[in-house]
Amino acid sequence: MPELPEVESARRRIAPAMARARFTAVDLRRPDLRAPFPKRFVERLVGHRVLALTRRGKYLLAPLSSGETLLMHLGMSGSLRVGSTARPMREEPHDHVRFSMSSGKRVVFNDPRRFGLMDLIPIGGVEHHTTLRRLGPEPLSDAFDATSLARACRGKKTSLKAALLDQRVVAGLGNIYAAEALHVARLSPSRQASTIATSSGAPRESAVRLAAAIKHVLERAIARQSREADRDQRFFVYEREGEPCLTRNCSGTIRRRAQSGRSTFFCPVCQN
DNA sequence: AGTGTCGCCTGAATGC
DNA sequence: TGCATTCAGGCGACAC
Repeated sequence: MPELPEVESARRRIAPAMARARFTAVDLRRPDLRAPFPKRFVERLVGHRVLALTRRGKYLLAPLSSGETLLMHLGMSGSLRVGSTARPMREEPHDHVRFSMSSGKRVVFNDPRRFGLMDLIPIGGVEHHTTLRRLGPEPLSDAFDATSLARACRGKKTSLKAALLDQRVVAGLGNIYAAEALHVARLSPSRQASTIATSSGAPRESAVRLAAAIKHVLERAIARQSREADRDQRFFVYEREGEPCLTRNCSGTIRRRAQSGRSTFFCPVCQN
């Protein structure tokens, strides 16, 4: 379930292998993931150089020397691993794409459930890309704060949980970190999203707490991702149904509730 | 337009 | 043991 922290971690791991390197070979193992690979995918990559590896929300972007941009999304079960071109890399089930780079590294995209996505955005098309264009602010940038969050939630009849999952509100949160951030902010996932803003769209104190909690939870997760031993991290609420709430001086028990066909975890005592 | 639901897909866990 | 069912969830399609 790669969300922003896992995607950022993947970016940092594969950047040394891909950035400034040329594609020397691309081994495409199947015609599609969630969507078909773009036309002439291999030909449009081989021989071209990756200028940089960046991230927008849960998307990885690799602007190329050809002027096109390689877009990658890990979906829900996707992962990238790095090896050397000097020796054969062990094949795993569900390896769908293998990039050989002039850096001497191989980058392999593996995705059992195939909810992932790869696309090539034509020259000058990044700003117009239908999905990227709709993404809200980067949560760890200065563009995201209580003010922008409150404005995005103003008048929203839907729940706070659903609002945080809406990538137009803020880019990069998924089911886990949305629940974690709401817990840290002590806000109920069922609370109506509009209640964190005044009628004019100004942030209430709850919006200040929530924006700070989102940044805190994501930064902490990214830091933990880089530590191998912490990779199997435990969460405050996610998958902790029936266990005691970790908020100081709170005697609550973590509950699970289905919300828009998805399970959300929260403490009914300290989250209001 | 905003909001909620469904289906894509596979593997792990569970039920009988 | 083995087969069927359920669940996980990002995101686009679709219905209302």
